[in-house]
Formats: sequence, structure tokens, C-alpha cells
Amino acid sequence: MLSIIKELTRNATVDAAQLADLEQFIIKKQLKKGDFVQYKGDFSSKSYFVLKGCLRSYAIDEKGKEHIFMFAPEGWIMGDVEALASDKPCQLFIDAIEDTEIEIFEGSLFNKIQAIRDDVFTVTNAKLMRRMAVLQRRIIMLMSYSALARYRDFVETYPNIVQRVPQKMIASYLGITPEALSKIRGDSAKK
Amino acid sequence: MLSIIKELTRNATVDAAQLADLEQFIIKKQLKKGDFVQYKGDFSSKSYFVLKGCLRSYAIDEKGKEHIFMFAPEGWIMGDVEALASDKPCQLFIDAIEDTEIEIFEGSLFNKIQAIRDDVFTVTNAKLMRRMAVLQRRIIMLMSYSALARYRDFVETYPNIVQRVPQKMIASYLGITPEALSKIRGDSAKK
DNA sequence: TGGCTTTCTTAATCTATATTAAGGTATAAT
DNA sequence: ATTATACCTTAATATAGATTAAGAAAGCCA
Repeated sequence: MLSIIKELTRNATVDAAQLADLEQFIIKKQLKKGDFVQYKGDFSSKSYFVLKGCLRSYAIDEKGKEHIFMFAPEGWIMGDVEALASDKPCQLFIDAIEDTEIEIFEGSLFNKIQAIRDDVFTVTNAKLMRRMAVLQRRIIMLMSYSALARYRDFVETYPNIVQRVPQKMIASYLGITPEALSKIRGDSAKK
Repeated sequence: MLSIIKELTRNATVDAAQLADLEQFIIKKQLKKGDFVQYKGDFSSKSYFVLKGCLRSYAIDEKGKEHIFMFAPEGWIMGDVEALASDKPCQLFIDAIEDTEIEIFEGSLFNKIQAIRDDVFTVTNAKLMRRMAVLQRRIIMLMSYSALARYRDFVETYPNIVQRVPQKMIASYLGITPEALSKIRGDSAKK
């Protein structure tokens, strides 16, 4: 039988009783097709383990258009990395695209498991999560934002790097040509 | 003083002697601006901790165009997650965009640190790494591949999901409109 | 079963960004 | 200093994919 605890502790030598305790933090839930499990802006840092069915996570841009970030069929864990890795609100909507059965758990379940052993992995994991949050953000930007919006975000997010790096590299990072970036910058400056 | 071992074990309660042993797996290197540290196709699974300067990682598409995946200034760890998370070759080129000082270490250093304590984090970390590899791949696809190429990759990578999910959602995942996807599929079928 | 709603397709037009090209500016080398 | 090399900007044209629209097919429910 699938379960998030089994999944996370497979092949690991951890005290069984301690792990059993963790089950109290897990809620099982049946979802109908179309049911939401999380909305953009929510401050909950929950994650979802799919026992059966399929979830999707997606962003909605200012024109109301959906941009799917990922699908999660059986055995996958889905969550909003941005919310999990920080105290920011969720970036993503999550809903079921089939009748779906999930286990819901606080992102802090990861921390609880980690608390069993206070060691180096706390740091490593946190780092991985933070980098994943950056990646998630970037994919959403590439799919839903114009080149101008992506440039503005880049300048805001990496003010130090902007000055150290040639324009053509910033263009490359943004997924556009240097010419397009030059135009964007020219237009921005005029105002 | 910066060092990858200090960085990964900050706030962690780990035996100091054991950690000191790990230093033998780390090589320090001075890079001149423009020096390469890794090429696409390499099978090494090294990572790089930036002590000073700045690295970049990027893909080159079939037209010879560069697409920067990320920058790594001081204190950042850079590696090719695809190669680290599997036995595949590197997807990314990595070079120095300034005179740069790095520590080079095998990706397996993470595992060595983990081996100090064989517990649940081995699994959690491995999962995080694998998901990050998916994200890395996706960003590169969005920046460097046409809609058709992205669709073909999706079909190949997620053959099960393709059948379960409506076209409009696949389009959304690919970052294009349902109309564009429909055209692509129509054109593909004709051949 | 029939009708209603959502999804998929096709096609015409539009637009953001790419491509090409050429001139201007900065940086580095002899 | 002077040339060479790389970088940045501007502008004309081209194009992948967006938008709009309308009809066809497939799900859904009464």
C-alpha cells in the first residue's frame, strides 16, 4: 500500500515507533475530479502524496490563462516549493484532474522526520528546496510572462548579478536575444 | 573562510573528525575568465562551490545558440543536476565569466556525507535531486526548443500521462495554446 | 435519446520576438 | 596610441506561435 511515510523512509534505518508517530500528521482525503486542494495565495505549506488518480499544479497569469507547472500521478508528491521553502504564499493552484485519493501533510513533516536526527541533512535538504523554488519560479516566468516582465523580475531578484554580467548573457538567461533585450531596455529608459 | 564542507554542515551536529576526512575529496582550483569546468556530454558528476568570482551553466541548441541555465556567484554550488541525479551525461556547459576560485568535488560527496548517517535523508535528498533534474530539463526545453520539439519530448517522457490528460492541459504544460498544439499534432500525423 | 457543454480542430489575421544587417561603443592587446 | 575584438544598439524584415472565430467531435447529464 502506498503511503508518504513508507515512500520517504524506504531503505532507511529509522526507528519504526517514531515513524508511526508521524502518521498522526497525515490526513487522507478523497477528491472528485475538479476538486481544489490548494489555491494561489494560500499560506498553508501542505504537500500531497497521490495514492490514486492525478493532480495538477498551475499558475494563472493576468490574462486568466493557465500554465501547468506539473502533473502528479500515483506515487508522486506535489507541493508548492515556493511556499515550502519560505514563508511566502503559494504560487500555484492545485486541483484533481481525475477522481483522486491523496494523503495531505504539512511541509513541516519533512522537518519532523529530520528532527528525528538533527544532522547535516537538514541543511542539505533546505538548500535543495530553496533551489527548487527558484527553478519553479523560473519555469512559470518562462511560460507566462513577457520578455519585459522577465527582465524586470531578473533585475529585482538579482540586482548584483545584473551589473557583473554582460547583457547578452542576461538575454540568454531570459530566453531572448540580445537585440530584444536591448530594445526592452531602450523602451524602459525612455519613460 | 568559505568552503563547501562548512557550507553543508553549518548548524549541524556532526563529528568534526569525520568531516575533516571528507576534505580529501575536495580540490581547489583557480580559473581564468572563460575557462571551462565542464562540457555537455561529460560523464563526470562533479559539483563546484564558488569561493570567489562567478560561474555560469548553459545549454547550446542545434543552431549553436547559448541558453544560460543559471549563474553562481560566491557561496553558490553549481552542478548539472541531470548528471548528479542519474548516470546520464551532463546537459550543461559550465565556465567562468570572471576570474574565479572554486572547490571541485564529486557529486558523490553528498552521498559520502550521507553515509555518515544512513538514514531517511538519503531518500529525501535523492528525491529532491531527481525532481530538480526534471525542472532543469524543463527550463532548458522552454528556452531552446520549439513547441514541436517540446511536444515530442513530452510524449516520450510521459507516455502514460499523454493519454490521461486533455490536450489543452498538455498545451498548457508545454507553454503553448491548444490551437498551436492541435496544429502540431495535425502536421505530425500527416507524415 | 436528445440536447448541452466542453473539448478539439481548422483557418485567417495579428504580434512579440527572431533574424539579419549595419553602425557605434567599449575593452583588451600589441 | 592604435588597431583588433568583443559588445551594444538600432532598424528592417521574417516567423513561430497567439488570437479570434467558427464548426466538428466528444463527454456529460436530464
